[in-house]
Amino acid sequence: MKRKVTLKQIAKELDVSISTVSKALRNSIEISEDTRQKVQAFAKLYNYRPNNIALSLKNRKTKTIGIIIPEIVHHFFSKVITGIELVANKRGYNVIVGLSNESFDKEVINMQMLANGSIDGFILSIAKETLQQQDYHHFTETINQGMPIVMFDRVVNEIPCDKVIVDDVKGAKKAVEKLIANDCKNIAIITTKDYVSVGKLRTQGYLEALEDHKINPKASLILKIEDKLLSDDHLDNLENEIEQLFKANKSIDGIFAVNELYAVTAIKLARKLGLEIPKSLQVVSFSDGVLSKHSTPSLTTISQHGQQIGEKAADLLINRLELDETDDEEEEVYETVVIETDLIERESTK
Amino acid sequence: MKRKVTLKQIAKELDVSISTVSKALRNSIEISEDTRQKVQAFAKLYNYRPNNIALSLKNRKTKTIGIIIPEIVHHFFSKVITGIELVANKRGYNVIVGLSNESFDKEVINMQMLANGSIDGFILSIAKETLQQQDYHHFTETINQGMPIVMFDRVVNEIPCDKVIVDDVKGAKKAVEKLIANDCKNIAIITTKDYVSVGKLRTQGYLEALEDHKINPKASLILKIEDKLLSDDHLDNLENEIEQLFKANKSIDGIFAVNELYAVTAIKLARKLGLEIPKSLQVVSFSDGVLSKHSTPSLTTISQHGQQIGEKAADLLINRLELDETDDEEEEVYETVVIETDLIERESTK
DNA sequence: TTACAAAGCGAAAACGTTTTCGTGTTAAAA
DNA sequence: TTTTAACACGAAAACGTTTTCGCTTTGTAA
Repeated sequence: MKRKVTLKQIAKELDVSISTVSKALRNSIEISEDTRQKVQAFAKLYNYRPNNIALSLKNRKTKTIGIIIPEIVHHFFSKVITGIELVANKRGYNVIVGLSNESFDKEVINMQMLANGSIDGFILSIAKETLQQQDYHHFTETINQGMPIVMFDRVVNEIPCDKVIVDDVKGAKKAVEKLIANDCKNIAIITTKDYVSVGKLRTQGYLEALEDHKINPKASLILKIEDKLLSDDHLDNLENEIEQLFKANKSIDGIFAVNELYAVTAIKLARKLGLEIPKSLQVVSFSDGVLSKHSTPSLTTISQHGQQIGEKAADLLINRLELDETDDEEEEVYETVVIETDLIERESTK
Repeated sequence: MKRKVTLKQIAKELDVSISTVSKALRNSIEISEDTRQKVQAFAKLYNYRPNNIALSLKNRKTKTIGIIIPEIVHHFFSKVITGIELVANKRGYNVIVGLSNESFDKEVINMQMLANGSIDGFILSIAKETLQQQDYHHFTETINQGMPIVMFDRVVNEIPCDKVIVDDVKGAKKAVEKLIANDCKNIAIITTKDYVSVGKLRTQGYLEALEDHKINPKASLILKIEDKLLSDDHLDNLENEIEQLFKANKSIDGIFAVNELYAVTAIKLARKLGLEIPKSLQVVSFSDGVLSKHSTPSLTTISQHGQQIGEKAADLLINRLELDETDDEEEEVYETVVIETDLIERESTK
């Protein structure tokens, strides 16, 4: 077991100074062709690689991006990570992941663990608990210490940072308009409680679409689910609530669900109650995961392009990091990028 | 924008030495109660946190674990990460993620990026391309440099490291035995080509189960899919091959699929051909993802307990890291932990 | 009063780099 | 022969810690 070789060891071995070795390896013109070759050969032989930590300390930057997300077992978030990792690697950065598990405390702790020099900047999506408590001091503090943040999907406007979001309102409108165009007359929405920002926005899109087509929204067609972590209890509860919805509103012929799970659950119960998809009930869902594509019937969805969101977020962050390097203190101006959604038609609509 | 405060700044501000500040903060008895309080108050005021990178350099360990997995948009792998992150955080470690995207080159590059001091050890699952090429030099080199590796799920025996695997053979046997017990007479398997180790092992389990019950395996009932990354082309191809399988073997009444996707695709095509699930065709699948639970009919599966695998892998790695600290060179003896699978019965079997 | 121990603190090294600046040697120009 | 410039290299600082060791001051015992 040979430990990693350092400049110092090479220097001693070759009887030159550390500086000489360093310069030789970086092809400095200060070093004679002769010693340069000798050093490089030796370095290659012993498979020398500069120690990243030492470089980070010296350069005061780590070339590492911290990601904080609520959970990773989630198609959307893992797609985003894929996107982040893709451009991060391409631009010479690594990616370190922290999970908040939707908890405020874990979000704070994770950020503190990483903010002490381990990373150059954050890409994150806010935990539900944080959104509920509306306590954002850990974000502002991080930013005040000069560490840039890029938020995606679940964002809050008052934080000064770049943001990448999907146009939830517009996406929801697209979904509902599809149902309207397909002759649905009684369109229900299955959404989350309002404190989840995307749930609120999608509900808003639903209402706007109805309004645009002179349809009066009916409160009984709006089902807001308490969106706890997906325990089995929660699933039972979800099924009950949806079943009530159908039983209380026999005329429902269209459903807009704010996520896949709500959609497939609705379909399952609708079938149990004798409805045929898409003949007597059409369904459109937000979020474009594996369920949409592979369940039967496959779901017509509003695709969020998670990977693209990740790529954009990473580019924004790295751009800012590498811009900060050159000109120091200009007035910071932050960008909010909106990633357009697409309607992907599958079997759950006519 | 106040930069992060360092020991040096505190020292200057309070007109003491850096050493004094450091000791005061760590409650050394060398320091008088008086100055200790002064320093600690000042540090708290300015929200001092030791710089992680500097600590890493000094201690020659980073308290960070590197994970290399083929892809992250995958229920099993993200479950494993959840498990790793859980125990890593609990034990004071961070987690840095690299994706190989099933490519040998990306696997090597990612490992090199991280092995230069950024992390203390690896947890990884081998890329398909690497398995195919059987080139494992990057693993042995890493280990030779004194950096421990824990492999999970896709492992190779000849590498000296701890491993966490599921008993694929036994799991597959459980699945097939369930079908046999449910009176299936013609059980087909949909699996991957043999170079994917888990595919091979599950096929072996299928054969063993048949043999145990004196059933002669029929080559025509064994469908081996070329398991490229899931492009849409690949999906079409998958459907074709499965359709051929059904058409050529009308008597199939049981299917064992090595993953969810194969299972739901098979169900979809079986229905198209007029088969009823589970009445005339029963299906059991490996892997316990979101499709199994929420598609209709839900799938009877062999659950792999991804999170548990991650937790175990992290514990093994950290144990080894913290053991290396104390007694240096004893004979390394490596462990292979087998995580038992469970049969989870749902609607796709009687 | 002298000697000595304890208390309180600082200097410096170490982790592994990069880079600036200084210095000695050699060859070319005066 | 003397001056100068180019060349090749080394010393040292810096990044932010922790820790060992040594030094000064004070109080106490002889």
